This record gives sequence, structure tokens and C-alpha cells, in this order.
Amino acid sequence: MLIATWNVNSLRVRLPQLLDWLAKAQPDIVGLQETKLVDEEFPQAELAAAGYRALFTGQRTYNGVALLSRQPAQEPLLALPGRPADEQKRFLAANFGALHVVNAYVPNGSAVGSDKYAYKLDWLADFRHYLETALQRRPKLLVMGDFNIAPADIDVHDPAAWEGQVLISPAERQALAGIAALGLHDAFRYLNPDLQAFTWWDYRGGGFRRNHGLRIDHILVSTPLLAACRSCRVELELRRAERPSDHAPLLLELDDSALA
DNA sequence: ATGGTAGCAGAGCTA
Repeated sequence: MLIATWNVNSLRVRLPQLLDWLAKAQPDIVGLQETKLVDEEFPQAELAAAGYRALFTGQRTYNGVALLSRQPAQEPLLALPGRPADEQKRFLAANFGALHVVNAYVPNGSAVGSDKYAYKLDWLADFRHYLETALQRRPKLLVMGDFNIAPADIDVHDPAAWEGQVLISPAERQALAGIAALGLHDAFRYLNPDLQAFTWWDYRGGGFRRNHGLRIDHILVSTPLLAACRSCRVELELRRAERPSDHAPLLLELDDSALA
């Protein structure tokens, strides 16, 4: 089975690309971030026609996440437990057989030391707590999304230029390491120990053309799923497209035994 | 060079 995560940066704008890509790549489960759509405007019919069911929780202008799947999701969860009811729409979870799937849009953080940076670290603490409890109930756990954190210097095109900046700062990396320490493994790095690859390139300054990117989108898998991981790669074609998202999809090929 | 581009919304914020 194929599992993918993609920050679409407006599902309204990217829907034609998404539908083309679903038909081509045939993923089984897809986590989307930054849909920027209220639920009433979610393109449920178009996705159903393409063979995908959808869980979604959206808001206007900012945030919004969706979880697409060929098979129906079980026990959907539309918000991160422990956060206030009026929270930003950044979290979805559901079960597919034995597999517990989490899709997250981690706050960007704006700038180190800002209020948004503090919000990011606070959100990550609650996120970690959720994952810790989820792992106890559902040991086959897959966590995907836009984490807005580059785990190590190999994941940064110019670590010296980025030193101390948001997305790579020590506190953010420690928060991600704390999640990894629960027993959640970075599937891309596990399968490609020395490969440099990016999932996001700034729209500004010809970032993609110059390959000035970061690897900030991730798929984490719990230890019982490691043996089922076959391959993990970045879908660069969608970043090359006309009017692209600033992120490219990340795909994980997982043995079907993961569902059992 | 504290810029640059994209999306939403219709000016300024967020990324």
C-alpha cells in the first residue's frame, strides 16, 4: 500500500493537480495540509468520483487538513485531544485495520522567540502527549504531515545560513526528537540513511530552481511497522508543475501486512 | 538588499 502526505497550500487551487496525481500514483491513504477551505466548500464529490473517501476539518484562509482513503476510515478523530474546542484545524486521526494514522499540520512558528513560536512548541508538547497515549492503545502507528521542522543539517540546503532560524532551531529539533524517542521513526531517513532530499522550497528567490529546500514533511512509523517499510521518496514532479504548491508530496510504500 | 512569492481576500497577514 502507498501512503502519502502533501501540503497543498490551498486545495481549491491544487485540486486539478491532486486529482491528476491520485489517478497516476494511486495512493491508498493521503494526508493533506493547508487545505484553506471551510468544510462546506470541501470538494467531497470530486474526490468521491476519483474513488476516495475524505475526512476533513477546515477553516477559512489558514490551516485545514484532510485524510483521503480508498477504504473507509474507522474511529475518526477531528481534533487534537487536550486542545481548546476553537483550535486551529491542524489534526486528524483514524484507524485503517490495525493501523492508526495521524495527519498533522504543525504550526510554522513564524520566528524564533515570537508568540507563534511559543504556540508551536506548546502544540508539539500536546501532540507528543497524544502520540504517547495512542501508542499504548494502537502500537501500529503512522504519523504524517507538515512538521515544519528539519530534523538535521543534512535536511537543510544551507545549514550555516539557516542556523538559529525557525524550522531548524534547537528547541524545535528537540521537540521532534522527543516524539521520535517514543519509538516513532523517520521513515525517509530509515530507508535512505545518507540521501539529501527536500520537501519544501520557498516560492521566493527561485528556491526550487536553485534547490534551496528543507525536508520538513515527514512520515513517522512505530517500531512494529519498520519491517513493513519498503521505500520512501519525494514526488518532485508536483513541485515542478505549473502553479505548484511550495511543498512536494512524500510517499511511503508500506507492506500490506501493516494493516493486520 | 530584513527583500523575495503565493494564497486569501480584497488590506494585510501568514507562510
